[in-house]
Amino acid sequence: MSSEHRLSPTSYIVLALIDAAGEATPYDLKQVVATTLGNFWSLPHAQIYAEPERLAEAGYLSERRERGGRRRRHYKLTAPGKKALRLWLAEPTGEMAELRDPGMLKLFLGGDPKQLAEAQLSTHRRRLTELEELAERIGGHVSTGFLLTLRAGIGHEREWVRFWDLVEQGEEP
Amino acid sequence: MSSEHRLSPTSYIVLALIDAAGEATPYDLKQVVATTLGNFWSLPHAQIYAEPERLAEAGYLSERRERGGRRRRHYKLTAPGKKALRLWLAEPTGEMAELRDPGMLKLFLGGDPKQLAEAQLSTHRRRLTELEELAERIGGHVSTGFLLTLRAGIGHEREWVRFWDLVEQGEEP
DNA sequence: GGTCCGATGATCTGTTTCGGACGGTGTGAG
DNA sequence: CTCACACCGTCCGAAACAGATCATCGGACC
Repeated sequence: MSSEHRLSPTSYIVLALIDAAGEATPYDLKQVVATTLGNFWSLPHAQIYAEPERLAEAGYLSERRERGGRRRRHYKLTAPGKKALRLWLAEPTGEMAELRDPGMLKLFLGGDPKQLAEAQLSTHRRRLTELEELAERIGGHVSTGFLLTLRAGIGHEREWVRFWDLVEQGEEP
Repeated sequence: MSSEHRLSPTSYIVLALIDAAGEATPYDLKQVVATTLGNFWSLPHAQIYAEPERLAEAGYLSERRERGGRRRRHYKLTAPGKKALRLWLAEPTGEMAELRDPGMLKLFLGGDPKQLAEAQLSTHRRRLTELEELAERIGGHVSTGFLLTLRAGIGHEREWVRFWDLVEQGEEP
């Protein structure tokens, strides 16, 4: 059991969310992801169904399946699952994301800066508003992690707006 | 020829870089990507070899292959290739990237904020310095696109440093 | 009580991407 | 001349991905 399984970020997302819930079905996870994590890390729902299956096979999760009807699968962390999660969380990471922004790509490859700026500004401004409203709405009753990531998201949106604004003005950002 | 081919961002990267070079081998592209685009958009080299092949099949590139030795393939844009590129560049995009940052993920899932901040700060500070030095080094003799994306990258690194700095202080970012 | 409908929940399928191992080719130092 | 190392290219299995499709449920309405 679990001799040499490479766990991906997706694996740890699933482990952590199931751990937080105690027990959960893939659909439960889907809901949580959609309202929280999904704000900065996308996960196609197909994965959310596939990953627990793999993790159960590898011994990190235990599965209980309903007999009739929807035959939902309910998952719980096993001892190895808890341990793997604990270890991963305890080890901070120095890795960082790349920007990988479609607007930047076009800019780099020769797209017209002002036109791009106009389009990008409008989506980034909208997104910024959304996030700010979300932050307002949830107030304090939410995990520190959620709060902080939300603030990080807002910070970056502000930076995007600042950047594209300057590009639109034709100034050096 | 080229009836209904989906062109991906990777396709346009290849088209644009080959267009800029006039003619290029996949290896040439690999070099360019490594020193420029690679700063914000990663591309496994296997793709850099596979994509021109597909594009040539679809009629967007013409291929000239060396007879002996390394049998390098040299690619050039065809008329449809130039057109596809021009159209794509002319149409600004409103899409934007997600953060998808491994540090954020750990933070969200329950990692210790201060420990994470320490690790993240050190990589982001190093990265920021690298980018600033790069900006210094290249001065003005470089395309507008490169300049602007570089500045965007610097802006975001500064934002990361600001964010994690506050997290480390235990303050609200 | 039956049946219709939208919401809920789960699965399947074909393609791409990814990362990294591996394999050839050229070249210059000794 | 040959060996080491840089240069260049291909291959492969495992995930990720998008998105269509299928199956079940709870109630509204007759």
